[in-house]
Amino acid sequence: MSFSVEPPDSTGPSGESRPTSSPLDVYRHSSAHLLAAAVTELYAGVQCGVGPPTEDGFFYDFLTERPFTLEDLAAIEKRMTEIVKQDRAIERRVFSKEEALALFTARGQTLKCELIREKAGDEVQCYAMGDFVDFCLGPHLPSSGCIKAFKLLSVAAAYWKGIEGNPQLQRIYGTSFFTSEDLERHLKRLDEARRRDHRRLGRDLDLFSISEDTGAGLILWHPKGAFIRTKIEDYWRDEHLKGGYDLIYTPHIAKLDLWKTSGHTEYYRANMYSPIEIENVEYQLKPMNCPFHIMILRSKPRSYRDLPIRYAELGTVYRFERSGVLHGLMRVRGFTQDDAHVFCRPDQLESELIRVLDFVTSILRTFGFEQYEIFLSTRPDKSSGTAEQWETATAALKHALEARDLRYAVDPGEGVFYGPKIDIKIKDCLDRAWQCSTIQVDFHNPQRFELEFIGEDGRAHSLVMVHRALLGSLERFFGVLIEHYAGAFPLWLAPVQAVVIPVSIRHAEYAHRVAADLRESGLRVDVDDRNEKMGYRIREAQLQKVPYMLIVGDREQEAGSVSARHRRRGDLGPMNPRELARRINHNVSERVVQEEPTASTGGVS
RNA sequence: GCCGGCGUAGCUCAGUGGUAGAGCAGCUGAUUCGUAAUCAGCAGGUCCUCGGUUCAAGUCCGAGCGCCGGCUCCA
Repeated sequence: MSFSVEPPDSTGPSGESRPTSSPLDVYRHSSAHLLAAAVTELYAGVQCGVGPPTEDGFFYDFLTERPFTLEDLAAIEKRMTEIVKQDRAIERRVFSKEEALALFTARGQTLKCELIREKAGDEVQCYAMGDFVDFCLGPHLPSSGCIKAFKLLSVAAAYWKGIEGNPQLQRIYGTSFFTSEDLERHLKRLDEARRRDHRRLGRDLDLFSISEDTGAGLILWHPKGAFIRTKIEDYWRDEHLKGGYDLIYTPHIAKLDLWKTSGHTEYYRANMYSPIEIENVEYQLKPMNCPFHIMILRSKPRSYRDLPIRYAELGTVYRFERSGVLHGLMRVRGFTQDDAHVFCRPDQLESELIRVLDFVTSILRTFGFEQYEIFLSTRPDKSSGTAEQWETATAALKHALEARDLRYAVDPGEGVFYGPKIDIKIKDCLDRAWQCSTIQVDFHNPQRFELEFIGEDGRAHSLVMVHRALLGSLERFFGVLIEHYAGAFPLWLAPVQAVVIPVSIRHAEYAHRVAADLRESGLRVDVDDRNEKMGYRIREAQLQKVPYMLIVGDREQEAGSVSARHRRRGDLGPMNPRELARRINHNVSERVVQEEPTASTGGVS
């Protein structure tokens, strides 16, 4: 198993301080300058903000009178091409602070002046590309002519310095590569991402929907989506029972007082729905499951012999999310966490964390995810507990990561209010990272709820709890799965594993007989005997990403066989239905993710 | 929430203040077909909602709701 980690870009959009180490970063940084040069030449009075390289390209922020349109983007791109042709030298220049301020003031670049005042020392380093000059640490390419392949992609608003409340600038996103082949490949990848968009596939494959009448961010799981979810949940439950967890269920609301005790009303209120009053008592729709699990633990005294206790629940929570952040299944207002809480003695903490890490990687691998980005998030500003507790908790997480030789990056101040956490972002087949798994150490809640166990010495001791979700939320995880597989789910998850297609109406009876036999062997099989041409029905099954199409006509009826067509491998030729069922069943029980390479081996995926 | 864009049939989209349109999907019929779309007919509309301007609003204006791209925030 390999792990790759890229450090989080904690410098943010004021990214002039972002280290531009890699050659491609430098190339893209110069591309951003090229963009800014073109914009300032085309539009008088435009102010420049910042323009760093990013993981996939670059952007530059501008303060403008009116927003840029797509036509503007085309014009800017044209001017950029001209500047590249001119092959302007990119020259490093050093000014005194006074000179620099005078220069940028004269050009009406007050945002740059602000940055210079904040960031520059006595000497102000700038880079010029023709008449365009930018306050910048560099380094840069020698000349604009070095930029061979670039494209502007989109325009959107961004807060000045990334601070909400600051004026919004117009951010132009673009990308550039050393060669036009690389650029083409990247643009193809963007196309591929659009093709895999879970929102489109969710509708086309009839997996889920979101209705304006129901409410934004609230998911309606259609039968096929619900089926896949059930398969995921069944697997999840089996693994948790094997893994030493106890399964529990808890309510969706609880008295507001419970959330006061847990600290949620104090630290998490912005994400909570308003309380509901019932018989003069306020109740709160749950944003998290932990207090309920705590109540179960607290329902009777616990001995050191009982620990660790691991409670797991597919718990549905509701969080208020601002309207602009909602996004298909990825960011919703009601979601089901595959949540669990491990209650243990302090001396058990590290081994429990290691156990969770092993568990999460084994579960994720089943779904075909073997590449991760791992982050250790430390104490945020708004948090509860003592410095020692945070240190102990953070160290425990760190030791667990090191024990398993997992590379990670520290994400400062990104922990939860009650403790630090490990976030695991899974990488999909397009190399995109998705935040799913989270592992959190919590001293705060045990203290708040006075969680104790009776030790060997007969006295009460405080315990520690670990919050963890492996898939994160079933909604988001499903969205990631849809995009990862482009809707072509592996056999163990596919709602329909095979469609029997009779060549003509006189083969319909045989088709239904074959389907019935296959269902008898445990397969999920439909018959498409509609009055349409075979090609039409094959096309439809292909578009629905059904793994197998089983064509039956005179030849098959005669021989008692089917002609199998695989969604990816195409025509596999005649097969014995029982043999096919045996292979599919084997594939399902092994939860095979990768399709086997060739038809000739008789492989089935 | 903020900035920008968008909202017309189930889906993708035309529609320039004056009679609401196409393709696909759906339904009906014909066709009985060998590995990604057979042909014909029919039906389908609160032009997102509310308010305003106008003789007249899908079209112009305002507010709200939702969606899209970002920012910010996050499982």
